[in-house]
Amino acid sequence: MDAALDLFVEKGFAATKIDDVAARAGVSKGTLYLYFPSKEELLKAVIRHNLSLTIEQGDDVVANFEGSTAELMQVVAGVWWERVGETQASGIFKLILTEARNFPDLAQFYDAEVIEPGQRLITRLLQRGVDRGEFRPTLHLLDTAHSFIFPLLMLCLHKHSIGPCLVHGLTNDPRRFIAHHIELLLKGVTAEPVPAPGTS
Amino acid sequence: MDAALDLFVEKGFAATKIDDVAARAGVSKGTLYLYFPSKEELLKAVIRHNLSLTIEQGDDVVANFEGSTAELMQVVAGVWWERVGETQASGIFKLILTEARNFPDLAQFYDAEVIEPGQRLITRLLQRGVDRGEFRPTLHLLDTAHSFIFPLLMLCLHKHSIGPCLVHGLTNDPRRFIAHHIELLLKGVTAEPVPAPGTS
Amino acid sequence: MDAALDLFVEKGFAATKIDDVAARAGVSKGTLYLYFPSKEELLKAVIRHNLSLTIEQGDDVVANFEGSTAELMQVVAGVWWERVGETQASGIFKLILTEARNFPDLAQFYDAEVIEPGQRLITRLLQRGVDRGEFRPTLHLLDTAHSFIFPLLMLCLHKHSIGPCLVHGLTNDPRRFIAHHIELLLKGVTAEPVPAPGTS
Amino acid sequence: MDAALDLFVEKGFAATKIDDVAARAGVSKGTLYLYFPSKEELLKAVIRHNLSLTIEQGDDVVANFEGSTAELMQVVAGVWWERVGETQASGIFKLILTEARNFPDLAQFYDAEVIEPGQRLITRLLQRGVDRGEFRPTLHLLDTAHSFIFPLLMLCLHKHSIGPCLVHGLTNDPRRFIAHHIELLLKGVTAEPVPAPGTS
DNA sequence: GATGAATGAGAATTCATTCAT
DNA sequence: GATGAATGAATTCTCATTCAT
Repeated sequence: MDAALDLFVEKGFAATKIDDVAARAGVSKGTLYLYFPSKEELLKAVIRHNLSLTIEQGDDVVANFEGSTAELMQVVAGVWWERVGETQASGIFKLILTEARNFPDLAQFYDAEVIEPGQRLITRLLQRGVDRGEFRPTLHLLDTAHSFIFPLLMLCLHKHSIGPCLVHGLTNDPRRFIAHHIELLLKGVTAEPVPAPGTS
Repeated sequence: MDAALDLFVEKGFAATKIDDVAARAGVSKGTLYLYFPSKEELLKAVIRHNLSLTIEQGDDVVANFEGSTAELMQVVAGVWWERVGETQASGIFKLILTEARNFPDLAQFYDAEVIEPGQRLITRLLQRGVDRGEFRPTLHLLDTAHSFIFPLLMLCLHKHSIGPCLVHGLTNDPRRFIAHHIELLLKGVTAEPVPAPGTS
Repeated sequence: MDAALDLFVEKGFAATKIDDVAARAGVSKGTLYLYFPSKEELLKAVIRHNLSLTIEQGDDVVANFEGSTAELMQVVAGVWWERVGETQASGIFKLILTEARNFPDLAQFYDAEVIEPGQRLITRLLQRGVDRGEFRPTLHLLDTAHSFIFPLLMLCLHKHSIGPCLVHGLTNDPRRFIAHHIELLLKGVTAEPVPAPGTS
Repeated sequence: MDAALDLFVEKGFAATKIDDVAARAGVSKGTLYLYFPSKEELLKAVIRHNLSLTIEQGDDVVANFEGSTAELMQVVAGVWWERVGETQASGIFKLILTEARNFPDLAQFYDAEVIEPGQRLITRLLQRGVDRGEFRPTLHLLDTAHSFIFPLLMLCLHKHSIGPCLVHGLTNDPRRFIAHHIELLLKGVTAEPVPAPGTS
């Protein structure tokens, strides 16, 4: 399944040959069919497997955190990047994106198992900030959640598509970008409102 | 080429059959080969065609703008969404993302023709804001540019992948999300710095 | 379809390779798939084609016959052998027999299109004989029909199975056998009752 | 071997999977290869086994029979149907018929072990009838034998091919058909020559 | 210029056979 | 003896590409 994930992510489902998956996995084509009844089922298994891994991350980090919500968001993003973004599993996002329309049930599954829980996690985080008076109460929670998440996902997508093709990646330091992105969202871009002592 | 774009975006390059492109275009398969020597060349033509369209947007909007940079960013994003995000051309991002690793020269081309100019445009915008004292001078320009752009791209990607498969899309109003996203980056999330009368 | 019939009859459906059919037909494999969507559909087309040919024989011969029913039966059998038994179409019986259980709808089709009409034809013939006082009225019409028909079918089956494998076929002269078989059924085996009152 | 016989008869040799044979026999695939070196050898073993069973029937019944030859033929047919036609062994005829051309040595074997002895048996029976003045001396012995045997074989073939696919079989009572068939051959179809001196 | 029938290389899938346990 | 996981050759089916009309 690791071999399949790699190749599906790199080449796309249709362009990946079963022989290549088998070869990379170090088994014969026949063996693959011993465990997965078809190429399509292999895809589904790969996705199910990787999503279940992905999902388990998250909630425990949040539960007992003590510090400010700003710190918490940095921590959550950092942990996610470490456990997902930097691993092979980061490819799953490209795979889903690529194959969603060809296998709509995958999209359903991904929505239920990743998008929904993910949105809920971030939304709760934001709510925590609002409740504690750290964040503006006028925030649109869902939109804000997307502003947080989307760039992180783009990092994963980029890593598995254009990234490897370019000599100088678009960001030479993803961790720095993530920290900066979150800080940016928290503080905003605009210059300090003049004489006010300081905010962050 | 419109037919090809649609299908390439929907199914991916490998999973798209020349017959289907021909059928959707209302011509025969032979006719397609009259104009494009191979499926791969068709792909490249489709991408070149749509990128050249994409790129022309932009710089003219910026050049003579008079208002605040915050306003300018809202305008740029709005125009871009209107001319790219809402049109068929929005699919090109998914296509590039999907096929970049299979056709590395496409990635090069896209980098040179879209990424670089795009980054330059936004970077200049941000610099304008800094120069005019509107934005913090401590901003990392490139990272900030990415924070602005990535969610817009995700909107396009989503629209052509998981979006059509879900009953309730992740955002029912992309324009509102875009406005909110840019406002968010500008103002930041954090609560008003105490008694200060207003910030925005 | 002739090529397919030959090979299906000779080797059986499962043991026949599409490549071989194509080669014998003098076209490429691809061309075959241009006209028949799958091997199974090719089988069905072959059978439908040959059955429609088979069925058209028959009734016209019977309609306006003037002579004795005994003569008529000889004529019917002779014509059938000439038009079916001696042609390539004779193989269809082996094919049906072989594949009926794998493709039950074929069996249905064959029953409706061949068995039923065939039985009706022969039954009517026998009835004609009874009506004209030529045949015993105590005959079981359907059983008798089968006694007539079965050996002719066996001739076809044999011709396409064991026949070609034996140096001396089981019958060196099918026409003579058919004539003899029908005469036998008509007259019976038992010695002339000469002066004796009755035998049965 | 029973499992193999069943499946070979039902599906044909090529369409039968070794896995299925093993599964039905309740052993593993490997075990099958412990006893039969290849699928083909399994086929041959199945056929040899069942033919040897088939052949042993017969001669002893005939040897010491005392009654009329007409009665004897009914007895022979009845016993054969009971011991072969009604058992699983009846499938062997379909199997031979189906596979003869793919395995010509099977055909040879079958000819030597079944056809020849069978023909000889019936021929001797008919000769007995002629010798005893029961049957016409003008009979063509071999043709007549075939007229006797073929319909019985067709019954077996039908039972394992089209029969199971039809709701109303072609004959709801095989024993009655057999009795009728033999009676028919003995007496003939034609009406009693009443008092008339002769008919032939 | 346009067509669509024909091609055949290539990919997914099957299944008889092997062999380490 | 028995097993069943592993194999890969063989087979069905697909589809980009060609070319005569």
